[in-house]
Amino acid sequence: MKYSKATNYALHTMLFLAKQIPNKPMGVQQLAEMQNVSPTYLSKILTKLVKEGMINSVSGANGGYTLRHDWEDISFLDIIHAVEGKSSLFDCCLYNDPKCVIKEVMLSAEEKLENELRNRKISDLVKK
Amino acid sequence: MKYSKATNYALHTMLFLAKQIPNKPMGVQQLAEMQNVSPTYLSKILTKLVKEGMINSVSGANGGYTLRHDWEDISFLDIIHAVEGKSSLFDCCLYNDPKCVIKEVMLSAEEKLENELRNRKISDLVKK
DNA sequence: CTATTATGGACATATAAAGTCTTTTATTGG
DNA sequence: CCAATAAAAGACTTTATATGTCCATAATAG
Repeated sequence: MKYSKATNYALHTMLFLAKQIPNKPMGVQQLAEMQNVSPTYLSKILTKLVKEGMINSVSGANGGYTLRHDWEDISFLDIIHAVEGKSSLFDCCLYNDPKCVIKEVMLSAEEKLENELRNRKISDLVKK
Repeated sequence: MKYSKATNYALHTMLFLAKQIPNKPMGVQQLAEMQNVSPTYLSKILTKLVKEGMINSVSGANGGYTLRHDWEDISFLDIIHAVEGKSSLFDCCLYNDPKCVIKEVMLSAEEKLENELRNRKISDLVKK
């Protein structure tokens, strides 16, 4: 079990955008170069972020991506959910027993993970 | 990101063995039937558990698998590590920056997950 | 209008998980 | 010792998912 590279790229992109203080859009070309990834692939990931309302996009010359207005509220969990989806990390295989005691433990652990990720904001990493 | 089915099978197998109170070995055949998985595949997973010292195996007639003597100490984390390996859930892509602030956050979240999984034992689920 | 930039869909490739088959090794009961 | 039983090991196939490419389309600024 590993976080995908896509999540990695998404998180770093969000941090780049957050450090780029004013509302000047950054193009995918530039963002891709900084992360050493192909622009077309990164573009697909960023489109997910747009659809989930994490960032805004502007087509055309001097276009690119900007963070949404209330970006300071965006948590790590928000970004990860936008890229990886929101389904649980564990499903019981035994006829999908809804009362599986193992599943209960696994979900409680996942909750701890999510709580931490929910409390950490991209904006916390940008304060100078 | 999902836990593998292998982890699922491993956890359920450990619970089956724990409920089978005496030291009578259970064969992979029986364990596989109960979980509706092929015996050869399950066998590979159980071999990992043997190598990591979670369970003991006995070949030959009336052989099979038993929990190790101090099985009451075995945590969910132990089992998951035996099956999925111990490497971290997140690696920074940017030239593997060791001081990546994003990585720090991700690792702290992973720690919360692991703490919970370390505190939960298979034996807790078996107390009648 | 044209250059620029994001979006979308259809592919292609790579990697990992899931599962099978066969042989070998170990152990027990007779 | 022998035969039946059961785990271990290796090579292999299949399936699923992540990663990545290519090209056409849509939107926008100048």
